[in-house]
This record gives sequence, C-alpha cells and structure tokens, in this order.
Amino acid sequence: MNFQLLGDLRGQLAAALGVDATTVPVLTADLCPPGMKADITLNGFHLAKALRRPPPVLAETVTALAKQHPDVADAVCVKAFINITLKPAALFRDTVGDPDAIANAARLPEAERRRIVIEFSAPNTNKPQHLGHVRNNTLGMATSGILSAAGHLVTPVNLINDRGIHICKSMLAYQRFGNGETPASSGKKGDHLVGDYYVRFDQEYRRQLADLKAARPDLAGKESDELFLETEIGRAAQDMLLAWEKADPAVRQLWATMNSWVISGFNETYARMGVRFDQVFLESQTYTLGRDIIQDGLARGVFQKRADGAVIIDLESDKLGQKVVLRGDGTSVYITQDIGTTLLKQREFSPDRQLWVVGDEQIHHFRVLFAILRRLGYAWAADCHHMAYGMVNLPSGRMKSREGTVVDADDLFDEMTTLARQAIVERSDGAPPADLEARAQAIGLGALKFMLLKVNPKTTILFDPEASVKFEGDTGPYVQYAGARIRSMLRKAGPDALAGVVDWSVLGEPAEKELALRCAGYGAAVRQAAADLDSSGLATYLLDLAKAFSHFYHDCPVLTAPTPALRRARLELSDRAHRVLSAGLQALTITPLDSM
RNA sequence: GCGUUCGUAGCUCAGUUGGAUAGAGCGCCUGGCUUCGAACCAGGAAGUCGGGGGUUCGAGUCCCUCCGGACGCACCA
Repeated sequence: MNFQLLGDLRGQLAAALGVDATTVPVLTADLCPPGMKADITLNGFHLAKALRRPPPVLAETVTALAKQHPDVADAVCVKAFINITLKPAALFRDTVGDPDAIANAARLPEAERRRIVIEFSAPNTNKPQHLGHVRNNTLGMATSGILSAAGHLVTPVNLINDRGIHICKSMLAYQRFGNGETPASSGKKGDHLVGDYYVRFDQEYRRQLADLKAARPDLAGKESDELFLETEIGRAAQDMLLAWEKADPAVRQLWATMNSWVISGFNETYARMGVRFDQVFLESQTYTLGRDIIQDGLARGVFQKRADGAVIIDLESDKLGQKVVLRGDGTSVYITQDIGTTLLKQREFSPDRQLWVVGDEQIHHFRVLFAILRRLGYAWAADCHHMAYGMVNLPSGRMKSREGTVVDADDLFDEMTTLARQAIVERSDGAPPADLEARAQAIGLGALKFMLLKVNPKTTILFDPEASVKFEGDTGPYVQYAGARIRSMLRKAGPDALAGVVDWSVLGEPAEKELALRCAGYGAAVRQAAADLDSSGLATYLLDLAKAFSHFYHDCPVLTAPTPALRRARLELSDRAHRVLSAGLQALTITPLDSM
C-alpha cells in the first residue's frame, strides 16, 4: 500500500533523528487487526531494529509525527505499534483513487523482472491424465500467471514423454487385442482409448505372471518387476522398444498413430483447462541430446568411466552419492535427457531462471540434476529451481491405477460441470441462461482449480470428493460470485455510471474503508505469491477481498444510496474491487463471470 | 540407516519469514430474503499450535530432543 503519509513520515523521521534520509527504511503499513479501531499499523519493533533505537521511544516519535500529518485523523501508540486512522479522503485517494496504480503495484521494477522458462505437465502418452496431472497443470498455469502479473517474462513449456517401455505396452496390447479400433470408430477420446490398452496389457501381464509362478514355484518370492522379461508379453514389449529404437517402420508407424491420438486427446483436456504452452518438446526428439554433453564432460574429467563401461559422476561431496549418467551400452538414462533438454531450453530461450513444476517425489532427482549442471560449469545452474508440489490423496489413500481408484481428469471436469449446471438452474428464476454451458464450465473448473490453488503447493492434498464439489464458503465460485454481483450493479447503473469526477470524501463507513484497503493490497499479494511461488497467497487474498466486498455490499446500499455523490463513489469503489477480483482470478487461470 | 518434509478447532487448511487477544471454510447451534443477486450476511460453541527443553523484550514460527505420518536415497521415468 502506497500512502503519501508513509513517504512523508520517512523524511520527517530522519530529520527528527538527525540521520540521513536513506538510513530510514522504506515504511510499510499493514492492515490494522480487527477490533483495533484504526486503519493501518506500523510495526515499531521492525523500525527500531533497523534504526537501532529503543522501540517504545521510537514508536512515540513516529506517533507524534504522524499526528501532525494532514492525512491523519488520529494516531495512537500501543506497545510499539503505531495505529493510524486516516482521514477518509486521504485513505480512498491513496488506495483506490487511481485504478491503474492498483494493477501496476503488482509489477516489479524493471530491473527485477526476469525471463523465466517454466516446464510443467510433462505427461506420458500411455494413458489419460488424472487428478495428479490436474494439480500439476493448474499449478503450472497459475504460477505462470502470477509471475507474469509480477512483470516477469514467462515462457511455459511442456515436455511430453512419448517414448519408452510404457508406451510400448499400450502399443503391444493394441496390436494384439485392438481389432483396428480407432477414436473415430469407437467414439472414444484418443488418450482414453490408448489408456484402455495400457490397462489391457497389465491384465494380460498379470495373467502370464500368475501362470509363470504356478509353473515355476522357485520364482514365487520374486517381485513382479524382476520377472517382467520372463513373461512372453513382457519380452515382446521389450523387443518392441528395441525395434522402436532401430526405427523399425511398422513399429514407428503404429507409435506415430497412437501418439497422435493421445496428444489430440491431451490437447482437448488442456483447452478445457485453459492450459497453453509456448513450446512443446517431445522426448522422442530430445532423449539423445545429453549424450554428447556427457562425452564432453568425460573428456574434461567431470565424469568417470566405470569398469563395465557405464559413465558415472561422484557427488559424494554434495552428499548425493554416485549417479550413472550413461549406461554401459551407451544408452541414456532419464537424467541424461534432462541435462540435454535443460541445455536446449537455455540455448533456445536464454532465460534468467528455469523452473520445473514436478512432484515432490522427485526432489532428489533435481538436486542431482542441478549438481551435475554445476559440475559441468554452467553458472546459470544456480538459477534452476524445482518447484516441488505435494501429491493428491483420496480419503481412501493414494490413487492406484491397479486398484481403479484413479480420478480421471476428463470425468472430473464433467462431474464438476454437471454440478455447476444444476446449481445454476436451481438458482435461476425462469428459463436457464443462454450461455449455461460456458457458465457451468467456468464455475465447475473454477471450483476445482481454486480448491487446488488455495493450499500451499508443498502440502499433500486430501481430495475429498464430497467437499470438493461445494460452491459455498472458501471457494472459487464465492470469488466469482462477488465479481458477478458487482457487474450486475454496474449494468443496472447504466453506461455513464463511472463518468465524471469522484468525491471520495463522502465515504468513510468501516466496510468501505476495509474494502478499499483490501483492494490496495493486491500488488503485495501478487508479488509475495511470485516470490514464494505460492498461489495460495493470492487465492487467500482474493477470498479476503471477496469477503470484504460481501460485507460492504450488505452494509452499504450502492444503487439506492441516499445521495448521488455517495452512489457514485460506492459504484467507483465496487468497480475497483471488480477489477482486482478479475485480474486475480485471471492470474490463476480462473474465468471471472459477469453473471452466474 | 541416511536425507527431505509435515504435525494448528470434529474435518480440510491459513498464519505476511520472530510481533498485538492463534484465524478461515466446512460441519454443528441461532438469527436475517416484499429492499442493489441468500453461490450471501450477522452471531455462538469448539485449541495444552504432537510432547519436552532452549534462545529473548516477545516463539505456532528459530535451535535441540523425543513421538507420530509422508516422500526420497535406481543403469524406472
């Protein structure tokens, strides 16, 4: 919040203390806690620490200075807190007087803006996306939006894992059991169709595994993974992978066809979620990239060759152990291609920072990756960051595909949209609105996304299906609803409602001040969320703002205000709240609504 | 075993980087629609901030320790 008072106080305090103006820190005000009967508060302890003065004395000095300021109605010192009540005209002038200033406050000074590449989603093309991907996609888009709102130049990219043994499993099952089925012939979305064959493979594999264990009692104690190549179908999948690597035309043909089905399915899901990328990398085109870097590093002594021919790196001094970066047969491991694509992105976009939105189970992997990049001598490795987020659990525990407890993304969207549609119809007086579908999508997805974004990304989420479909309380629709009510008022007020000069001095009700002060907190909320890579800060802010509006709306008649000047000022204040709510929701990739 | 991380109201979660009397939503109880949209508002009950030590003007927040959970420590991605 940028109050003229604070700038003035800073200079006056320096003069009063007889120090240079620059030694006094820039003053920042917080909202005064409820029940304190003031508007804003300065923390005298912080000031005292910065200036090395005793807190009570300093706080009294500041209070005395504040009392003399023309913007101040009253200032009281409690402990070392300076609680200030502003004159209404000054409060509204500095908080909501300039609509552009609110939005601009979110943007960092030019010198602090960065070019940031953010990688997220990174799906495998063997099955459709589920709730875990939804959290990833939602966080990826919201983080991109928040960073952009803070003034950074953000490049969102995707890296699709479109090759490997898991892809061959679907392909093999399709080859054997598919009977030429296609998305067109079956009416199935491409990613779901391919996913069905991934499941089909697993069924067949389990059947063969059971037969094998029955015939060979000596294998009974072995893990399923150890016996993969002992089964006929497992062997066949491995052979298919080798054929793929040798570019066998038939295998490549099938692979290309099935991948195109999956990717068009993904694109539908992304479009529905509002997910977009500036560039999409395919692992099939990048997986060999790291190899020459490894060879180069080997020559420079960064890596060592082991007796069996594998190339390794010793990261003991970083307490990360040893890591194989190239197999004995010269093929890549996962981290090899990650090294390659990281360099590719660095070359292509020249970012100041690279971010990866990837689950917290891969924290160790990224530590190793960044350590290797440092050893290779890349200074920019220090600006690589893994944005680790927690898993999504169900009341029954982890989602497990084998137990059929995976929550499918498309099904979930359908369910949320259906519930939103019902909610709209229930609440509409006459016929349902013409744009029912668009509203239902916006509300259903808004509820889902907001639920995921309002908790800190680091925390493991418990997805409670019952609670998740609610549209009341601390939800996305609550925020959308506040915006829709403002739009409704502005529509009724007519096109000239906001024309001419505003007289802010007619305002002064507690609910009006609270709303204005909340609006002015937008910039700080965005910048904090950007600095912490934490969407929940912005989501919580938007809830507080929507609550402040609801309170105001209840207490203060707008369209039926007693005087034209008051009506005008309250409409203007409502408009500010609407702008902030819309901007905030859009940063989170949630659609603001004119009507619900 | 080592590492990371978490433990706050019945449930799900906040807590602005050490500041005022620990908050919100859901659920439960009570009240408010002939008045700008009740997806709303107002009020109530509900807490040994996992336990115990320590650091200081001040600790849910920092340090130590114990208890309990999650996730890692692959030539899988």
